[in-house]
Amino acid sequence: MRNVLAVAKGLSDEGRLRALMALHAHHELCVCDLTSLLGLATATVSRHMSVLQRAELVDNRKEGRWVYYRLASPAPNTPQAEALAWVRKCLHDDPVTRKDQEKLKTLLCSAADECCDKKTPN
Amino acid sequence: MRNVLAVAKGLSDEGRLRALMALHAHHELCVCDLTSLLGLATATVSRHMSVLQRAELVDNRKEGRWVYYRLASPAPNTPQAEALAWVRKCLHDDPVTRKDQEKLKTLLCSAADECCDKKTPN
DNA sequence: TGTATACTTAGCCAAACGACGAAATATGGA
DNA sequence: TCCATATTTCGTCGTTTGGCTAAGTATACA
Repeated sequence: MRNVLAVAKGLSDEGRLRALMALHAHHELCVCDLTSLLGLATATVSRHMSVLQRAELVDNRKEGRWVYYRLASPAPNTPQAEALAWVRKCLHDDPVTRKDQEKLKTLLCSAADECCDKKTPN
Repeated sequence: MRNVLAVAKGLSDEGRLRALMALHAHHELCVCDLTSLLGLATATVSRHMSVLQRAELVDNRKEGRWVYYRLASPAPNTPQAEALAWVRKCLHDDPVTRKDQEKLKTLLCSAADECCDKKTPN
């Protein structure tokens, strides 16, 4: 119950839903990518991601100065696995998701990145 | 997005999750049944149920003085349908759910009902 | 018509939440 | 070593949420 509740609470914020959908599309994103995407302060995004992590909906990996978040890979039939599938299915075609993916594309491809400067144009 | 968010928020309270599981087992329950089950004030339960109703996770039906709540019957592949399935699957075997169902059984069968007096012993 | 019962709405309070800026931590590079 | 950058943690503030009691609404029945 506690587990399920943590997952549900993890999903009950628009910013966090958008972050999950962004991670669904891009596999790995650092905090500053998500910050640019969501238009929130870095600290705010960091805390959102820690909520998702405590709910075991995302994992992270540290590389140099950056922390890359990705969707968790929960075992099948866990609340987490089903919840991520639910989010993906429900929001796959959402206008907000589409718009975010447009934005992310230009964001990640821009050589003069307004975020962190580690990306190369591709 | 707004829709999905409302559903997620609807699921992010323990009392509401327990109410949904109770409705899963008993099809229809009136507010005073849920009040006895959850141990909350009537007004509190009423508000919880209105949250679930706005999220389209439950429906209600008025009969005499009583308002019977039941799980909604959302169209397949809607956020609501998938969410209800998620809750059921995740909490079907939960200790809290088991305990609630025990409690509900004695509650609904007791002739000297501490709640409303409409039930007959069965 | 009046009273009792079931429920909802309104008003209040405390706790939780989401936002921010500032300070702390960690890493990479001059 | 010192500085710049990425992230997290901390402290604060305003809003939302969840709880209650009390008041309002609706229905059944004497």
